[in-house]
Amino acid sequence: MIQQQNTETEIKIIAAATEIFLQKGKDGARMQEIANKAGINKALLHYYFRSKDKLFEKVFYKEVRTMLNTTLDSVTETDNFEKFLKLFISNYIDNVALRKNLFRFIFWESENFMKNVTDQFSQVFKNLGFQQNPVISKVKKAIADGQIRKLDPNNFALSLISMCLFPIIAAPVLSKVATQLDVDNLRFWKKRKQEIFNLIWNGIKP
Amino acid sequence: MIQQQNTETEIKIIAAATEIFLQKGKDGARMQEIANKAGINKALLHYYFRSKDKLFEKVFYKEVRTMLNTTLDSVTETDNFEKFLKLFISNYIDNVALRKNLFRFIFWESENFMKNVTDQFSQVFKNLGFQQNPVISKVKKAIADGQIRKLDPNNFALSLISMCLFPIIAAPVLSKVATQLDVDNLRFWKKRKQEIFNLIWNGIKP
DNA sequence: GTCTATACATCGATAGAC
DNA sequence: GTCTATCGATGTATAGAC
Repeated sequence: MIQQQNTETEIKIIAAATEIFLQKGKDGARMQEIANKAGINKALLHYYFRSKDKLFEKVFYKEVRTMLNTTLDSVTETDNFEKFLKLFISNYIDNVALRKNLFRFIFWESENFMKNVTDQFSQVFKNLGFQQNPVISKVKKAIADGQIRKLDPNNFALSLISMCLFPIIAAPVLSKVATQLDVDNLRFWKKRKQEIFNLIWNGIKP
Repeated sequence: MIQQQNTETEIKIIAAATEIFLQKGKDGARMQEIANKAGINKALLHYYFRSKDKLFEKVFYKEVRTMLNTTLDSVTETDNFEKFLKLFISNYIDNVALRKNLFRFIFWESENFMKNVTDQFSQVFKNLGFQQNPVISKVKKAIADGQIRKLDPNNFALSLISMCLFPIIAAPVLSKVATQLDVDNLRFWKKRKQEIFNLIWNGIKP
């Protein structure tokens, strides 16, 4: 497939559409608002992208790719699993925090949207090499090396990502429901990283 | 405040509105569709609830209360922390799974919606007694009893909830991105419960 | 309280000039 | 490619009969 040259206007539109869609969702987004933010008018939007659906699809696919790459970007090359784990927790939390709207958006829209595009999606995911999730590979190797005890690598990776990702998505709720956490404070996240590592590494046995 | 008697029609409307809002969000929901599902017409909808905003507000508040109570409902009374933990993980996953749309909905709508109602919200949360979150109380007691090692109760509770809740919200994505997990299969969740407990209890040290 | 009919606003999309 | 102007559809909300 030949990668088409993107015009400057096209880039501005995508950037504006991404921002609006991630904040308000597909239904809440307004073509007028996207046009305004891109510094153009509605007619030009439809000239470049036939419809709102098509524009959304472009943005959604691009952002899914970004979401998956966020995991890859957080992996540091090292054979010391303890070191890898500490760095991954820190990097992943930082990377996700920079894109909190993206993750909220994906988990919200995914169900309604995917129903019609299941097939293409599986393709996209496989093409990105998520099947060989690097976190899971690291875990398998660490078990083989005897660096950690035997456990299910898939569930471990899921737990690890859950503990890092969920608090960021839930932050708006947590700041109201669990004020003692002080999730708006940077110090919370510094401590959070340590606590995640400690729990994973040591468990809670006395 | 006097609790008003809810008419049968009012109950039908709230039930219909809840279902539609949770599935499609505030912007995606259509008053016509809510009316249809409630077996009435649009005019009557506005007769009972002045506007879509007011109807949404009613539903949102009610569902937030349900969300918080889900945590309370999952707590079993026992002084054995190991037993408590096993039961909580199982109950909480089951309870959240029954309301997966609710949790997706809350984390999505919370940010945009809460901006205008911050004050009232804090009130609601406090009134529900979430400040004395029973999970955190249990953890504190278990530490005092020497049943578990010393750790930060708030972060522990957050990690516990993250590991149970996040996979359920993320299931639509995971079923595409991590097919090996087989999240649509009941056996996955049975194993998931065990793996969460094992990780928390034992850590990963060899 | 419940309905039909309709007003009024807004949004996505297009026509047509430049 | 970019604009103004506008169409047609749809959505929220209301008027008014029963």
